[in-house]
Amino acid sequence: MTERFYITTAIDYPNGSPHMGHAYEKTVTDCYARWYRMMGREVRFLTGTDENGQKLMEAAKTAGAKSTMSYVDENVKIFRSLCDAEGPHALNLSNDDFIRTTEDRHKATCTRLWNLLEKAGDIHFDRYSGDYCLDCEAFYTKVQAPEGVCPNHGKALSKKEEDGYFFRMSRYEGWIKEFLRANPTFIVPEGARKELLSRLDQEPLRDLSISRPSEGWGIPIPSNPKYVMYTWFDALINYLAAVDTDTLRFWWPASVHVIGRDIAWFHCVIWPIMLHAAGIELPKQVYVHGMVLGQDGRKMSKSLGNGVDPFQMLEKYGGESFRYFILRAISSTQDGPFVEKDLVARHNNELANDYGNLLMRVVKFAEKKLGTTLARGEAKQEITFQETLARMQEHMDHREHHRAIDALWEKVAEANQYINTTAPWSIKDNPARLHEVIYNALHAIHCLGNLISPFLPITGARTLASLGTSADGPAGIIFGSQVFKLSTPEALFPKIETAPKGTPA
RNA sequence: CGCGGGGUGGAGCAGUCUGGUAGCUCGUCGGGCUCAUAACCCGAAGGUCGUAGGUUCAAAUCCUACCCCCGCCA
Repeated sequence: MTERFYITTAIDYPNGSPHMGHAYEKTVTDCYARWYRMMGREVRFLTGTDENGQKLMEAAKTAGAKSTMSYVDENVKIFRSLCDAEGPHALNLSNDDFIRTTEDRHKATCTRLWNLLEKAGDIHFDRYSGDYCLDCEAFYTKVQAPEGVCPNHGKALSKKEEDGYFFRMSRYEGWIKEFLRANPTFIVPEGARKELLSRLDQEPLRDLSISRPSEGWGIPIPSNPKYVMYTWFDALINYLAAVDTDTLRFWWPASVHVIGRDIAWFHCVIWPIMLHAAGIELPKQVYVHGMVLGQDGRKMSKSLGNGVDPFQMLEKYGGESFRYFILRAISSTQDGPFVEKDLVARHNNELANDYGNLLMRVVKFAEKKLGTTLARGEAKQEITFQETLARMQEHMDHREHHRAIDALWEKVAEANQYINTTAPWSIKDNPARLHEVIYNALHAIHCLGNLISPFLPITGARTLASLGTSADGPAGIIFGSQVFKLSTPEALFPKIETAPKGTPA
């Protein structure tokens, strides 16, 4: 039996159009899903939308929508288009499922989990009084807001008393600390883990408000429909809900939740406690990726005006170059800026010159000198990929996809070097050697096409298509089994003209 | 205030855990090749590794203090 791999993105809040962070996280998650699929694992990849927030009601009203549902439906279409669409200007995600938290399946699992927690004695009804921010609809502690001012809005907090349901998280403080210490790879990278542990040591875990008075939008509390579940509470449950049927249950527990730093606390502390309290298996890992920053190196924000629209980038440069930039130029565990001119530079230098041109120079030359069909014959192997594959695997296992691509690019360089060194155009009287060199070069490209596929699926497919071979993953690196049936490719990455200085783009 | 991350040739980064000739990409300069998307390959110039101390035979790497930048619970 192959080991299953269930990977998820965070679910997105559809109160607008997807932004760069959404595109980034989905692309990152996709490359892992595709990688492990290629390596022979059974993979399930889930993404979706978080639709129960009361703020969505307001957003719908502000937008003048007919109803909250119709407003959400419209926005979700845009989010889906980022995932479902295929083609040169799409992200080409390979998600197996897309969950919406307004779906019945999600509500059913939320209800089930609520009841389990209630039965365990971890949910109680209480009156709460504290400092409240009207804009956030949230209470703040003295630690979070020592000045009595909302850390998000900068406005004075007001005293507020409210009835509601509470999750008795405090009971599990000792357990979660022990769990996180005993499982050093539960949170990657190390920095994120340290930050959470230090926060756990700093302030005691308090019980959490997990309900809101119902205004007709949200998931009703089973025993008291005057209240609905607090959004963050139900949102986490989507990962379980998506496989919470008799035919899919075997997928749980999830292998990796891919998330951003901003929601690490929810995923690394609250979510494990919820599951543990309910007696459900925990996910294996939470991978906290970095944030995509504006090109000034600061967090993208409306007020700074340094935001970049992913759809616009996709339209302009295509999905493959976009994926390449995002996966290679931004370190997998650190924040990194999205710099458009760097994307163009990498497209031209690395994709067009290094990779695309490699394919072109070899295929055209081979067709000209040796015809379109080539079998191994007597050729001996001169470029090997075993070590590269092993290194890539290690990097991927450590959630360092950018290093995996680096390792692959060393082979792109080696292949170019190989051709310069062997100089097949100058081999005049030795047809066996000529054949050997070309066969080696083609095989190297075949390996590259395979190994690049998880990151650049269309490029991988087009590479193999022009070789007349098919994707065979790690098996493809075995030398000699391929028979190449060549066809001249279109340029994989036409150069992007950079505007001469002084000319507007 | 506190916590976390960062400060390395012109630009962007790796190396720091496990001290020991400072590495990569882009850019610049010179050479080679001509198969290829004017692409590819080789070589060179260019760095007091934020500052000041300390440990050590030896520090970008360990210790101390300080300065600057970024982020911090939807």
